[in-house]
Amino acid sequence: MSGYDLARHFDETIGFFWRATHSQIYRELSKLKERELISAEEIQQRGKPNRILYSITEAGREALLVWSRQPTAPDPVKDNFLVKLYGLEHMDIETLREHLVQRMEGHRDRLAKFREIAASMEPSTLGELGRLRGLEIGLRYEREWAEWCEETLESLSPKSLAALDSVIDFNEKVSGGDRK
Amino acid sequence: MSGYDLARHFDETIGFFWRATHSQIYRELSKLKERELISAEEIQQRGKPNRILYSITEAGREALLVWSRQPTAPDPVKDNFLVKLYGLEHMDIETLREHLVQRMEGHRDRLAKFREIAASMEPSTLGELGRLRGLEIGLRYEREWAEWCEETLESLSPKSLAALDSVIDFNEKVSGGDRK
DNA sequence: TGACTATATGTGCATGTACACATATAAATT
DNA sequence: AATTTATATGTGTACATGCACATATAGTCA
Repeated sequence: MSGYDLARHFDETIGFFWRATHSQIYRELSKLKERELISAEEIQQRGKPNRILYSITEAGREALLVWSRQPTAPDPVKDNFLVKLYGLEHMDIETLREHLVQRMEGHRDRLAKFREIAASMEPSTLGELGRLRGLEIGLRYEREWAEWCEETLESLSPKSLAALDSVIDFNEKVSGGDRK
Repeated sequence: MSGYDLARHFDETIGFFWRATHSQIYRELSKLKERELISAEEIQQRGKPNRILYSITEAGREALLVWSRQPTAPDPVKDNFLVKLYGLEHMDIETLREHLVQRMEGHRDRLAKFREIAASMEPSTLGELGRLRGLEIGLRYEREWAEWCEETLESLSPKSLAALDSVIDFNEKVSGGDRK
């Protein structure tokens, strides 16, 4: 593939679990070329810049196999929204509720999309099997987040909040202060 | 808190959804101090370097509230392991299976820990409620990953792989080549 | 005794990542 | 006619992040 192809590929297929901008991709391709893990072939074009088609080399294939044997640490979560929840007593609850609704909708949309794709897959090769497994964790991820948003909205509803022991805190939050 | 306290705090409580090294924390505290969002108070100590205790200022509290009103994009997933699955036909399946087992155990351990903590929580304030909601998504996260690992191990078992249409591919993978 | 851990602060430096800028042309849209 | 989109490559630069290094002392463990 060319750098341009790769950039589009990130947007389309593997975007759920990995992405990169074109500036990153071109620089990375240069490095891989220098290490001779990939080879390049320039393809003449009219009207547009020439494409540079990269292919994996034997050394590249070997490096890939070696890499596949390295243990992989789980991707650490790093989420602003959870930080907001952690300091919930200092946040603007009304706005947070709105954000929760938006987030829930986003997760539901992606869940529906993933379900549709998964339903159309019938793996008959190792590669297809792996791709389906990747889709499966994406599906679980979106499903759980969507459900969690719904539950959290419920537990941040005025009714639920009023049921808390310390209602003073809550009343100050809704009536008071400088909302945008 | 002091920078040191904060670093430990990251390890202990909010580590699931946010972490930072001490080098990052000290630099960030300096910046916040300069913007007068926090104030500092040096506390004399013997035998150890003096602690610098930081407190939030009025301006800091306001900035926090403003921040809480900014929409938060969901944390993008970025996972090596899923990249390996995506190119499963080029990976070392045996090793991948071993990694899956280890990963599953890690997720199960954390799930058990989170369940224990969640069971001991009975939120009576907004803050406690938020913390419980954070724990809840952590719990879901670990549960789904653990289950997914189990499913994936099952679908990568020799028996399941043999049932694939293209068995040639698989046989080459198990018998052949330069395993470490 | 020597190594490690805990306490407590900080800097130097490399890497990863992304936004903005730069260049060039054809096609599609407003 | 003017603007935007698609194609295709790259650089400049800022920010976040983390590892390693630096300093200083007291206590614990092998």
